[in-house]
Amino acid sequence: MSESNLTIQDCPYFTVQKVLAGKWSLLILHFLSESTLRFNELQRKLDNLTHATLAKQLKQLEGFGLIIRKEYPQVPPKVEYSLSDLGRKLIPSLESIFVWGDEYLKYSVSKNKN
Amino acid sequence: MSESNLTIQDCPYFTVQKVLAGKWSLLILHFLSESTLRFNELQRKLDNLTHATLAKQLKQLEGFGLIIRKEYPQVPPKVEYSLSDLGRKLIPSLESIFVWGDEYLKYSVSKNKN
DNA sequence: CGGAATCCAGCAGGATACTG
DNA sequence: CAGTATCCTGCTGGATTCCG
Repeated sequence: MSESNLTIQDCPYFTVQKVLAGKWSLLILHFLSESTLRFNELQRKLDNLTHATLAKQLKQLEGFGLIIRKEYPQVPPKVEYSLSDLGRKLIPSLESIFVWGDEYLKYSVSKNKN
Repeated sequence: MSESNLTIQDCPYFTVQKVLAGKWSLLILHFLSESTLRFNELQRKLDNLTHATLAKQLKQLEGFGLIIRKEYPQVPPKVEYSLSDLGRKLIPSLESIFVWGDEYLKYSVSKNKN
């Protein structure tokens, strides 16, 4: 009930923060934008990450509708992750933010500030 | 010491996540992109936010070098926040993400999924 | 191989109260 | 007006272990 109380939480700015808040979300989306990946392939690219954590992050992103989980019914199991249409639409903007991140890193270095 | 162990944490993807992780960062950056604002003005735009929380978020962003805090030595105090050059460079990318956020919200509604 | 179930620790965000 | 100082709480990420 009470659908009527539209708050700041419903605005796109906040929504984006919510959807991309996961510590590894950006990284995962980036890797999946390059190619569809199996669970373990993804994990290898995110080396410090335990599979439990990765699984949670993937579930989150899947829940938000950004990625698609495709399971092949076979033994041993094979699961592939890829971007949904929604996720794919996000990529160009993300890439442009990453370019900024690159500049930011250089700036930080030049400021001698970790 | 040991500057040599470059990890995934040093890549732009992860850096962006770190810098923008704050729950209100995106919102704050957006509002400041429209105009320089005083502390209270900003707080009014983020209605559910206590001043303590806002202060912390602002300190974060200032620490990352995204915003600039200008204090006018007078009574009562007056402090203005604005984007730094670094912060301003980020805005176009952010705006394009927000457009996506808008689409995302519509999509969510159409899926009847909050 | 991919994942679910627990458990745990850290920390970020928020509430409240005090300061110059 | 614009903060700090505490304190508290919930969540999120991570470690570990078990399952199909």
